[in-house]
Amino acid sequence: RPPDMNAAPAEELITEWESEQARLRRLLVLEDTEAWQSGPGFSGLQRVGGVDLSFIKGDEQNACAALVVLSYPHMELLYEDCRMVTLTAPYVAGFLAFRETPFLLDALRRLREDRPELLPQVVFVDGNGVFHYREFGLACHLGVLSGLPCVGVAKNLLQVQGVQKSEEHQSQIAALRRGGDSFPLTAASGAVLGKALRSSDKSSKPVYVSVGHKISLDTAVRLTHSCCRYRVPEPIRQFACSPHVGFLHVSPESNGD
DNA sequence: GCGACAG
DNA sequence: ATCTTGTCGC
Repeated sequence: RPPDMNAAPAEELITEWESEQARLRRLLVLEDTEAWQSGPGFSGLQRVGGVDLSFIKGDEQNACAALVVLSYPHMELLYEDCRMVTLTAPYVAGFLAFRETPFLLDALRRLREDRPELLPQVVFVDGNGVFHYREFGLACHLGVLSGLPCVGVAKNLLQVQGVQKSEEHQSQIAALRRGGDSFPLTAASGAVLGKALRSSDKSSKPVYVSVGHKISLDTAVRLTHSCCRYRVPEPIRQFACSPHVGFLHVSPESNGD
């Protein structure tokens, strides 16, 4: 019998995942820890990484796990690892890490073994960091388990902890005039969980940046802006690594918002 | 019934 | 996540 993708995930699994998030959460570092992170030009930063999983059609199980390393600041491809994987965990909002992290860690482990000199000094992650239901999203999870500084960049606003897509929010977006402009995403508690960033002059739709691990929010936002040629930072821009398309690079997304 | 729901 | 086409503007 094929697995029922519509079935509610087992309550006990969710409980286990929540406690695992709480356990790892204590190991999180929310400040700058690296020398290159201070100073306006990120001098000393030479390699930025990006990770992503891409799927095809309606196949929930099989995906391509991609890890790229680009030079900084030129964004030239230094390393690419794109591999077909079979996912086991279901997608549950708030628990993305349990579905994707094992394969991303695997790619990082191969890089560490094969080309340790190419290890990225920071990793961009497709998804949120502390801007999350329990302040421990995919970028935090990957950061803690890999030990690498990580930045979470989400393309859609997660409406959590009182952050809403309200009129106020929309007008704050409208007030972002140039690439690099941003405004804070403030929880009901008063904590700033992330920032909405206009990542380039050309795209009016912001990206949502939050701390993953070993980087401060302000540094994460500055760095994200400095890695954007288009809306999405270069290290996590869509790479064509599905079996359908092959290993060709994808053209910039058309920004029709 | 309707809206939300990272990827 | 992925599907799919055009359309508008510079």
